[in-house]
Amino acid sequence: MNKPDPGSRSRRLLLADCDQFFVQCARLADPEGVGRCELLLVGGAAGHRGVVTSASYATREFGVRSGMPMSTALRLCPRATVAPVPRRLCSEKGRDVREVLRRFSPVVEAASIDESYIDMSGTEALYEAESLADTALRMQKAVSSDAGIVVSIGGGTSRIVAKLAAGRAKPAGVLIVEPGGEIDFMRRFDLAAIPGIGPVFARELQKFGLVSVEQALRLEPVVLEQWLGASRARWLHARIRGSDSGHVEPEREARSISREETFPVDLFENEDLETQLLELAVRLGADVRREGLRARTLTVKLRDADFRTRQASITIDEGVETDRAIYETARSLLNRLRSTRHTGARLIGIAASNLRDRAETQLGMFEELGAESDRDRRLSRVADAVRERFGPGAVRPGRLIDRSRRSGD
DNA sequence: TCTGGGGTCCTAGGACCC
DNA sequence: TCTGGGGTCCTAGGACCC
Repeated sequence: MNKPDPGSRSRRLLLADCDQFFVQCARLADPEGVGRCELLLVGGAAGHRGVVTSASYATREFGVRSGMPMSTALRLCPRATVAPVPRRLCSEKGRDVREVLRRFSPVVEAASIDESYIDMSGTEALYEAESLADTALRMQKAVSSDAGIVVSIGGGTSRIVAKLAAGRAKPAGVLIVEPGGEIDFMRRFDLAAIPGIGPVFARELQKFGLVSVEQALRLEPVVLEQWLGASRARWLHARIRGSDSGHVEPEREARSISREETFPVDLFENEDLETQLLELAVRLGADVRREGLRARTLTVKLRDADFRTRQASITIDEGVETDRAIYETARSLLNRLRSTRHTGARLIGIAASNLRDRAETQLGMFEELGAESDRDRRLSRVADAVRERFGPGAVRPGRLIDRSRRSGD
């Protein structure tokens, strides 16, 4: 509170949003092949159970949308080519884009792999007479030439306005909403277009006859409050006027790390699920250790054949980082879920949260009482080093499962 | 031939503590 | 015979986003 708030209406925020990001990456990964396909669908792992992660603009003419089952997309657009998500390249390109953006302002927040908020407030002295729109255009060019990625950029005094403006700017455009123009800008949208209003909230609003921002703007705040309750009414009142905290937070720490997998066919046997869980635990463990973290909370997620999703979690005081401790804890959580309901499962997942810096969680003299021993930790790190050198297949987690079976619980 | 994988945030009840 | 009341942490579930 000692820092003077410049006031939300004087904030100048940009949102740089990569156009059909995964499609762009897939084309860069294979310029001669999928790079030449106009009709391109990216995604669709897990046998035939995949969904569209990103659809090229040409396929969208056929009604294809991201998140749609790949099978549906191919029915709509049978001539489309399907390419897998090039994960490595995507994270690389995401980083490249943010690096270019940081040349324009140090306050860059990665909202997702392909979207970054940039706070340009206080950079006026730097860019002197240049308008925000002109800065955004230069930014767009720099990202294109130095990272090889096409972005659209939206701008305004709040995150929500910058975000919606970026959507309107696509493809490959720039749209800045001038201060004071927020409400008029918002009028053109349906409520469902507002970030934070998903299908459930939209349906609820529709029951009150509210579909457009325009309709909501005409309501007395007290009516909104009666319908939605004080806190949601306040939230909506601000959003439909294009207002939010406007806060851009660079370098946010991750709150959780998770790995999950959908099987090509449902699994019924606990043993098969444990095998999958082991593989995920090993991947998760490596990621947790790479970040120098320990997980205090572990969560196992099951999606049953009927798509019902259940989870079980446990919090451990000292936190865990080794494959063995993560796996054994996860396995007992899995057993809990399986004994409650034993049916086919289509997905299993494991998540680490309540993350602590490894250095913060040193236990000292009571260490041997923890869920994992120093020996376990050393083993895990040796395995990490071997995998680093010889590839992920170099250390198979077989012994882990044998030992934990014998220890039985 | 339905529904991925990676996340964030919120809520609500119960345990536990003072 | 009658119920306090905050605060915090944990757990489960769910909405939502890209």
